[in-house]
Amino acid sequence: MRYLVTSALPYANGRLHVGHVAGAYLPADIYVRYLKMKTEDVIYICGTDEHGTPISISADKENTTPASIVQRYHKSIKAAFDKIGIEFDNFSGTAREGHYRISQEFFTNLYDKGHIVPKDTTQLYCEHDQRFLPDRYVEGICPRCKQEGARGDQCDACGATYDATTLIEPKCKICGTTPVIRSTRHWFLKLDDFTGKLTEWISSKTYWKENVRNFMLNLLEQGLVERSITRDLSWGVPVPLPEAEGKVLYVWFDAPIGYISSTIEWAEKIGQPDRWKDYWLDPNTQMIHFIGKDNIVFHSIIWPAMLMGQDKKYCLPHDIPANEFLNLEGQKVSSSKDWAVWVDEFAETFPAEYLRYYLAVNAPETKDMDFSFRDFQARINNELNNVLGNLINRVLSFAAKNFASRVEACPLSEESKALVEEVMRTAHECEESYSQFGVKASCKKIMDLARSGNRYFDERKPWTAFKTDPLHAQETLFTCLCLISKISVLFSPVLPKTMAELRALLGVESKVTWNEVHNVIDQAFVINEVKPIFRKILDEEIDQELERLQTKAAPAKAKNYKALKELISYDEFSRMDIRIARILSAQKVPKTDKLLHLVIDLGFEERELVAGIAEHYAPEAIVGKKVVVLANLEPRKIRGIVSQGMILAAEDENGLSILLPEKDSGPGSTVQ
RNA sequence: CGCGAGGUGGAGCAGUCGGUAGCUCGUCGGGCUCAUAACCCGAAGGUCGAAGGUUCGAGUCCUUCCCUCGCUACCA
Repeated sequence: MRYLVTSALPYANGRLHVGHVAGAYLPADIYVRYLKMKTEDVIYICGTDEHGTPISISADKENTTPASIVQRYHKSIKAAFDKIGIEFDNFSGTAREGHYRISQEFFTNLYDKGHIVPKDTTQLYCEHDQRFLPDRYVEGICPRCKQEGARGDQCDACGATYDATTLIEPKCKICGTTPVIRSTRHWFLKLDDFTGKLTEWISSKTYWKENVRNFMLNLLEQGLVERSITRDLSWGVPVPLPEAEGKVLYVWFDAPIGYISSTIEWAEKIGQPDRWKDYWLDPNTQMIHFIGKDNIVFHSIIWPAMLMGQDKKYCLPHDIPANEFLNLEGQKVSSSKDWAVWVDEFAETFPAEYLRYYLAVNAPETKDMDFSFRDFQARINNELNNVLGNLINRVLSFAAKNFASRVEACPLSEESKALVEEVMRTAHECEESYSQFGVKASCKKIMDLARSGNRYFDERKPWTAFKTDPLHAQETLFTCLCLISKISVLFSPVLPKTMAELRALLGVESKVTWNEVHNVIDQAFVINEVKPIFRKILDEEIDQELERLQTKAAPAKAKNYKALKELISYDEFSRMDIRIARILSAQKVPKTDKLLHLVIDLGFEERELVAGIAEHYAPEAIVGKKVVVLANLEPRKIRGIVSQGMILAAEDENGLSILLPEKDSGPGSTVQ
């Protein structure tokens, strides 16, 4: 059996954060290291995803070329991987010539088979820049909430999604002029052509993770729609059709092809240019894509469909172990708000393998997990340091002090044999969990083994036995050393560097193969050196990290004052009828998060209205309050309730604050 | 409302094929002194979101409902 392992291509427009690592890279790296220890034929392929609109925008903003943006982040991402020991056989990028060629071949094959068809659509075109504007290149007034600064396809203020051509007063983000609507032609992938094949294929994948399988089956059932796979952009893989000048392939179309082009690049580098075919065209190869859950659709539907539509008989993914997300201190990670732990920064502060351990043991395998600095500290200190680190340290120092660093092999009692058997059992269990991507389970088993070692050591009391029965103590030490050396094998996929250091201390061969766990050790241990391999993380260090996180994120939250609106005349102002009203009753509108259904007393009449304040005010807390209401706003039906007016409230990043009259003005009083 | 994922002792989690409910941390009590104030033993603490059902037996299967999170919608 041969293995081809990939991780989702990181997008070359930002740094790498711990969420990325936990989901797509560390589990893959551990899996690959395990396979390599088993001397399996495996390569680990990745690279940066280097096309698409955000990169073009970054380039324009910095007045540079997309290529230079890509180069910068490619370097930074690769450096971060190096720091935490994510080792690829090849780390390429999609803006390379070989990649263009294959991507175009993919398109052409699908096109020739009739799976790709052209369609005309309308889109905004900037006459000044002479280019069509993708959604992210346009800004304007939201057609629904009339808020300024709405994006081309979506309004951040009200959340509406719409077609960019419906935007009011659209402006080109590059030059600021007003674009015009023009017709443009795009090419669509007819995914539905593959529904039957895909369904059949997924049916055989009973061993897939539930989240992936369910998601995919669901989509297939709902029916697949045609997807546009081209864009009007200059940065990307040109569409290989004479009539498609100025168009490039959509980044999502060419990105997964990067797995192939990176493999080809690898084959060329090792001087065997045809080797890539072993991994892509031979059905004896298992292809495994590690991804985050955001990538499931592309890897389980679109990508297999693309592969199915090729002339070459490509292997389909054997498994797609998608992981869930890692939150940070209870909140979603957000790169733009700087609410993230960056890998390169983190590795400056703490030993990189602490991060590997924490992310492994806290892997978001079945549900979203939380990265918390306090939890990180606790797990490193209590588990790695106290349980494993201390076991190693107490055994090694005892051996150094009382056995002059040399512990001979000796016959084992039943008690010791039991421990050795437990080691063997754990080895088998780890084998099973590693091969099923169960990183968490492996770590737990190994730590349990270390705990057993501590218990064994305690029960046998070598410090006492040594005085009366040195052989008894020797047996204890020898057994513990065996256990530790086996742990150094079992833990190698997760903590390669630290385990190598440990093996150096133990005086055993530094190169590890998995077979070693099954060997019976009959030779003496000669200890090289005694020193702690882990250290505790201090409270101060954690305080510092937390503070840094808060201050980094804070300014991002505080900024963003909304732009001042245009001047209006007094006359326009006076058309608004603002009144004081008393809230008579309030209840939540069912099935909504933010809406309260209110009955208010305006003095001269009672009215119903709906207010979006439920997240900030409990119904019982505002009944009886006197509030400020815009009373002549045209009624609008929301969730079946006719809302006759609007409660005035102030809003900032901390939430909403209802305006209240400072003195006891009666209901119906006018406000100006 | 739609889709997806979850709801297990104070906290964070594991529970594969249905068979007396586990782990780590925390708390309380004890032991040890080889070791990085580390380690070991013991105890308290859960009607496994709720209700029905299948079964000799369900955290584990089925049905309905409730709650939380993500995407989505609502947010005059």
